[in-house]
Amino acid sequence: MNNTIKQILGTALTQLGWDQHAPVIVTKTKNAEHGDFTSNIALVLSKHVGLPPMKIARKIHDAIIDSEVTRIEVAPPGFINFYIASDFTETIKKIINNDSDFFRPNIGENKAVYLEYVSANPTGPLHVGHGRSAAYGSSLAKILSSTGFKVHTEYYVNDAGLQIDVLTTSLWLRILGLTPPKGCYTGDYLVNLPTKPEWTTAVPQILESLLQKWNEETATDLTPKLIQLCKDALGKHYDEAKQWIVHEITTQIKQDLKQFGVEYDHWFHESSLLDNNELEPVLDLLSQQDVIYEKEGAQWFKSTKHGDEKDRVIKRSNGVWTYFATDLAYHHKKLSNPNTQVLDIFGADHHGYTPRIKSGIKALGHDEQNFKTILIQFANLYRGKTKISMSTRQGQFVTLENLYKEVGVDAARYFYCMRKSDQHLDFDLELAKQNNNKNPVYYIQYAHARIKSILAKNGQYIPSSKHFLHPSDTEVELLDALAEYPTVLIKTAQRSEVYQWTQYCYRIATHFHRYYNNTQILSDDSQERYHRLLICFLTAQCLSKALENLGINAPESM
RNA sequence: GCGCCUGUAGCUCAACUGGAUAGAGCAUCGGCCUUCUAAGCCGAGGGUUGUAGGUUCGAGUCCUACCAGGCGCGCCA
Repeated sequence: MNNTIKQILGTALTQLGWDQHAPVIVTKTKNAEHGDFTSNIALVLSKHVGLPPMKIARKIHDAIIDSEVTRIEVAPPGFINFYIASDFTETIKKIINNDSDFFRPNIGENKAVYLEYVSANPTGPLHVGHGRSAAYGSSLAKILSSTGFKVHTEYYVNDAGLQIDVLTTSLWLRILGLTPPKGCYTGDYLVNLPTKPEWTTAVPQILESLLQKWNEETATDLTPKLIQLCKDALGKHYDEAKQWIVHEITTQIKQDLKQFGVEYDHWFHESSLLDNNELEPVLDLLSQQDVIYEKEGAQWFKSTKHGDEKDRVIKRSNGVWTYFATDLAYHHKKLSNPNTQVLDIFGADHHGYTPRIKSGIKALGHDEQNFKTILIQFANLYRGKTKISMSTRQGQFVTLENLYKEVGVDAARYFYCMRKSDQHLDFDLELAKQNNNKNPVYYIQYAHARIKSILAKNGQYIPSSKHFLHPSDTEVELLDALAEYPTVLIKTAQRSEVYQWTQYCYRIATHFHRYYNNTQILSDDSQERYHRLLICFLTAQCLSKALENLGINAPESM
């Protein structure tokens, strides 16, 4: 319809000789008093043509040969408003037939999207901070799939690097019955694990003095010594213990996410890149581009060449690859197919990392258009008015598992997604648990349950567009909202803004509750009853599909 | 200190990316159940969009400065 109006305007402008100045923009109005569609073209042309906007608008108005449009009005300061007679029968048929143009509009055209999200280090259980990425990422995956993208989801497991050594060392200290010092992983989750007896070594003498020293000075550079001590003590069992604890924690994370409605196509291990020697070729490639140099025994990448604020080490002076090196190889691998879009969802604290990886991708010759990062701001957890601290260091954080067990998966997922991802989010545990109108999740689910209850009460109802009569005002509003389904879904997908979809779900629910209170669905008049049952049916269809895109249940009863 | 993000009703957030009278929910106050789920609906009050300039037909949205808050600035990941 939008394009039809553009064409109508276009021909009018050609006739007036004003078609060269600016592109015609037609938008949906927010206010019904302004018609259904509006164009600001007269305002834009004003300067070029040298006439006041209202005059231009009237000339355009007069030049339009009216066809599908029922009414055209000119409104100050110079808008041209179009009124369209709404016809819902097409929409109704599409919803009844579960039409894919309506519920799964294909804008992706099967383009591959690699979506990486959460990817928390396997050094402890997921906490509430990870929940937002999990809920957001998995919802986005569903939304992108619903719009014709071929989505491939991955969790990047950081199972190489220093932190894993710290983790292994922390485990070892726990096995010895000691409390790991700060800087190590001090959480209780490392206590009483079913470890192997051979990992219980004798406590080395220097260990105690080392720990003592640690508590006195606040030095952090004692970590390598501690790790070395652990390696020496465990000997050949060190790697075994390391792999075991990573596997143990990863398994736990996997289970947590699964219960939270999050599953991945692939769990990609950082260590596999090292095992398969995939880093040297990347370094060679970069060297050929002349963006690698040696300084103080380390290999540096000139990331400043493509916008980073300083150059980065890619291989340390001790010969060990940095995290950046493996991550770059990982992205290189994903981007090897030029028709693939790579999407990374980062915690907002990683925003400084983006220029670095972008720079690397450019240097490797990839199209930067194919790579995009989405930043997720932190969620502040509240219990009523009280803010709950989630400091990971002290190991006193609220785990994701505790959260969804307390408030439920549906409420948790909705709350995590209800705000713009790059905005801070206040997550109120008390509110998420409440079963009333304060809680948007229940409000939406209640609308669906109400419909199901009515349909059940009526007995069998087979929907048909033939049941549709002339709609009332509240019905028109509701149907307008339902008809928006594909448009809103496309917008949500294009902008990767999941919160738009949560708002859409809420909007459908609002219109339905209003309608329900205003209208007796199960009327004695059978024609009227079928018409109203049809509208209920359509609403339930849209609601359940919409909630599915967020991984939230549409309950039959509540 | 430098860089990125944010500042909108008492609170939490929108505003379709520069459009018309800045909108929702919560909280507050007032109405609606002998009828399909009141976990609902209807109504009222509440604003100098952090401050000061600028850009133009038109600014919450763009540019500059300042104020306030968050995050980042390792041969960590």
